[in-house]
Amino acid sequence: MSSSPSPRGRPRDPRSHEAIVSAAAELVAEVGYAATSIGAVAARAGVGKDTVYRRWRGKPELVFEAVFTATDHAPVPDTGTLAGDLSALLRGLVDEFRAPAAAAALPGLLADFAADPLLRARIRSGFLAPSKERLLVVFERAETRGEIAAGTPVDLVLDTLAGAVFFHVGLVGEHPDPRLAEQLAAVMAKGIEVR
Amino acid sequence: MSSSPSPRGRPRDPRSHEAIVSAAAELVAEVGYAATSIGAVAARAGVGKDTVYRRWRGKPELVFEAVFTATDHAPVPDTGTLAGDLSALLRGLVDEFRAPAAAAALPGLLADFAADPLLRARIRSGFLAPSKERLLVVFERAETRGEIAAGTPVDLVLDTLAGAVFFHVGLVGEHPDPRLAEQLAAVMAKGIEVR
Amino acid sequence: MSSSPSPRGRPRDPRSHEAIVSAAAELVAEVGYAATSIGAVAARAGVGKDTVYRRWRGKPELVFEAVFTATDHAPVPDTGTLAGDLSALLRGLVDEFRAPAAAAALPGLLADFAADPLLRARIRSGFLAPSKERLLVVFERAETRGEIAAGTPVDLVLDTLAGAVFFHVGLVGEHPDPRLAEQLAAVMAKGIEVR
Amino acid sequence: MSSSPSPRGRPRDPRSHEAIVSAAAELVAEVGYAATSIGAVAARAGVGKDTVYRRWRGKPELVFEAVFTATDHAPVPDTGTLAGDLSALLRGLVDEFRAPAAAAALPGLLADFAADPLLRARIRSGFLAPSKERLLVVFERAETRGEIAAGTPVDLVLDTLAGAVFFHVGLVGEHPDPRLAEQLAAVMAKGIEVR
DNA sequence: AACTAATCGAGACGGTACGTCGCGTCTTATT
DNA sequence: AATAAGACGCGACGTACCGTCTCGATTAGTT
Repeated sequence: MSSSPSPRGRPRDPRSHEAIVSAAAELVAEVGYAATSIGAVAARAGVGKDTVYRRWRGKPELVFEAVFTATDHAPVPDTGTLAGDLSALLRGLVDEFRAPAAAAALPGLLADFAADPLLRARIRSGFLAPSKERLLVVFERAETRGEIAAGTPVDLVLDTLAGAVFFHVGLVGEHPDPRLAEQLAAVMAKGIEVR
Repeated sequence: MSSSPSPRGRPRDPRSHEAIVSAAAELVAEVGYAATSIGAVAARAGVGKDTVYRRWRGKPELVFEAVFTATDHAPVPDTGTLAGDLSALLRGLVDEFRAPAAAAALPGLLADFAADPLLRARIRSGFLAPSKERLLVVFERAETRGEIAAGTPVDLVLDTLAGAVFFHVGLVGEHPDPRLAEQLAAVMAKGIEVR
Repeated sequence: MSSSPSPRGRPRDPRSHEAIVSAAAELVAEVGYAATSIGAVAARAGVGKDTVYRRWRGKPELVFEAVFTATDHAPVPDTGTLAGDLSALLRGLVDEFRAPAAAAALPGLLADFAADPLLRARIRSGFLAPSKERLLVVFERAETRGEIAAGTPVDLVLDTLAGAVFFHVGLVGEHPDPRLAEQLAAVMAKGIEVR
Repeated sequence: MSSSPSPRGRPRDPRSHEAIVSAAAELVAEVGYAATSIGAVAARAGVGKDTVYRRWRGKPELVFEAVFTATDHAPVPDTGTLAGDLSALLRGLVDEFRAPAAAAALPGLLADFAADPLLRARIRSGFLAPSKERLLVVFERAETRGEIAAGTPVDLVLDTLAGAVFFHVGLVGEHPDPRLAEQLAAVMAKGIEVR
């Protein structure tokens, strides 16, 4: 049960980790996901390629960490209505996806994750997990208020909302409609409410 | 009004076109989008690389044509209710995306289209155009029946539905839930109905 | 015994021949032998590639004709001495090789001729034949005058002189020594004279 | 005075160098200079193309090193007469040029060197330098013996001899006359002797 | 203090794919 | 039959990344 078996040899320099992640995020924002190569990231970070491969299995994992580290510390919205909560939740999701590096990375990242059987399983847990947790709380409250029935399919709703946001932010729009979150929340809330 | 002023020189062999498209579709289904190279497609088609590049600007354009040629000849559904029509529409979309080559190609294809400014503009017109036309007819009828208000945002609905299907078929599920189309249609119909 | 068996169909346009040869000579002088392609020659001549291939087997033959057409119409030198005659002969050879297109074409041309078994045999007859005929006359007169012995090896002398000129003009010098012809003639004359 | 300040990174594998040079020499001898491609050399050497391009700028440089590495270790001939020394020198030159790989490479190699301004300057220093040094010694002795005058033009003699040998071995003859060296030496010696 | 061992920057390594170019042949409609 | 245009199968080009490896040099903990 020892978490540190015995760290012999020179320990990894935490500054390298930081420098690589920063370089990756910058490069993705500047030249896009496809044109971001491990070699270029290492060069910009002032680091050897091995130092990258020692920490990440490949570009998808590295870029994912570099771009989606914004662990949501905002409290779960509690506006009193399902529509309001969904709207707030979606606004957060849109903001996260709209960040320069994120928007540039999303499509390529999802493609690489989908192509690799090992990564494929992590799409839900990796990309959507934080949102799902928050959505569960929102659903719980809505259920308590009697707005939705028990057993409302969380994953279906989440995929739908995420898909819509992905289509708008990642694929189509340079400047996604600011009312997107609100409209989408209204439709979805109405769609799943009991009455 | 003459579309062909006078095609000088040897005309392009339509059999090459056909062979290339077939080879591309096969390869994508067999080895995936990323591992499908122009050179390999040309070799399988028994064709020089130039003959491919003469007709398509690159892999994204070629694979798109090879995989999404299924011009929807099915009639626009007319079940009498919005939910029914949407359900039928979605079933078609799911079936189209679930085809081996399409499912294998979708994520990478969308990523490449999104990365190229020239192609980016064609995502909506290319991938979603047929569905949009059909959805418009469905909306028109629903409006006539008084189910939905005039001015219901078609693109929002379309992106939402397509995004949900894409997430399920392209990214997550090996075997997408057969009830996906129906559930999604029910929620969406309820979400946009007037009452 | 008929030289024209029966020229049926459209006769070849002699203007094409002229245009191709000119284009080839220009291109060789401008971009060099290696960078001169049949396609570029045809394009500059305003002619299809087949029209070139119908008249020449390939680039070496075409360029050879385009560059070494200067059929020597000058009379065989007759200065009264072997050294004088050789000097005059060499001056002609140097001038022929020093022409822009010729100097640019020579090394590559010789290489292509040497590489092809069919052309290899024509190096002597093609490049050196005119010079050899003139040299034979010069030798005949020198023999009559008693300067050289009968049976002096013409080919050896010719190869030696041509090789020297080729090395200077084709390979080494931008501006070959103007006294080259004279010096070479003096040494060679002395080397083969009887006393 | 340190020639190697500190060679960082993984050093180049000398076995790769050796394998590439051998493969190049073999290929040139087997299929000729023109048909020898960098890719084929790399493949036969069991090496990536980059490993070749990292060491040589292109085919001419590579083949030159592969074919003309025979650093002349034979002593400068000293037969007591100019004609004898020249004959021995020429025999060496003929033997060097007549080697399978050398004979096959020479014309194309000279053409490529002549076509490239950077390489053009190296023709004399690269191909003829060893011979020139030896010829200088021979001339020095002949001068001491009073056979030739001071200031006899070495380059002219060298170009002439090399040109003659090149014409015979590289361009014309499959089996060059075995007496070529002797005859040529006799003529040239006589041509430059003082009397 | 000497030893062991993992990490570091650098860059070489065997591969694979890229997109372009030239080859010499062919297939059009036109002359 | 020859022509201009240009498509065709082929194969080489030189470059870019891939992920691994091999250097000498650090930088720790263990003897």
